[in-house]
Amino acid sequence: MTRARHTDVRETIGEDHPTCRLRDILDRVGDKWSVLVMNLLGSGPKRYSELQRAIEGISQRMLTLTLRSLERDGLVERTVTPTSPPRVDYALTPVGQTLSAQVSGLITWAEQHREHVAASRLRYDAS
Amino acid sequence: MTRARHTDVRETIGEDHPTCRLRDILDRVGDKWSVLVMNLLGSGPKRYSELQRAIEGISQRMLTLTLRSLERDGLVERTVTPTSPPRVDYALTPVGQTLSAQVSGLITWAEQHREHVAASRLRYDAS
DNA sequence: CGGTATCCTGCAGGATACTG
DNA sequence: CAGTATCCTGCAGGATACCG
Repeated sequence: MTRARHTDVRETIGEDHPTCRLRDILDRVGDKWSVLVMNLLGSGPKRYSELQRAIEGISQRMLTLTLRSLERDGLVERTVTPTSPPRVDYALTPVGQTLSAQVSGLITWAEQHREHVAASRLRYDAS
Repeated sequence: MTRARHTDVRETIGEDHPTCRLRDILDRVGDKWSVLVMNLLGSGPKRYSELQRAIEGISQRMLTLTLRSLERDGLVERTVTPTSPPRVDYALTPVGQTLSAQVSGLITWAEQHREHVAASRLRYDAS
């Protein structure tokens, strides 16, 4: 065993080894819209236009890019119903749901602590 | 009540109201280094140079910026020991620890699913 | 050791226009 | 309706040099 047994995150944390596992996932969570999209899909499948309206501020370009990227990672499933006009639905995959659960925890945290954070910022900025 | 009772995240999700709560926090988690730093501090206080070495790839500028920002948000506490050479320690605040716990969940998820994600990407890219 | 201060660049992501 | 194709810009963040 050459070190790094079990889930030894702390020491391989930011290295850009070919196998750097963290960056990949963190970038996914880190980008501007993925978390928002996943959270929305957490309450059930949505059409493209529903997402677009719900998120409000996202460009068509970024919504598509985000969805494609989530699909590529196997987190979201895209279903096309070739009617006219076409209808496209997006839903979390089972794996996507497990990530969505984590994300949900994050959002809950944000809700619960935003007052504290805001206050802390004011204090900090006053000095 | 004009709508939006309790923690009604789903509908106010991306709006840039003056009070948009989510973006603030997500940006914090979303930036390139915060999550990494917080996770490191999750295993106990660290000196500046320890963090720098542990993260490997982070620039001095970004480490300082990240730490200042976490401090501003009341998530990390900075302790200066004015010896010579100076010694500066960083530790999670109690609130910081609660966020660190969420982050930790995210990282665990990443560890557990990176194979699946990698495989999914290969499949997707092959078409 | 633990930072600032500058300068510089890539690219995330917005705006806009067109399409099956 | 659900996208693609382009063009364009701000700023996150790297590199480098200097300091108490």
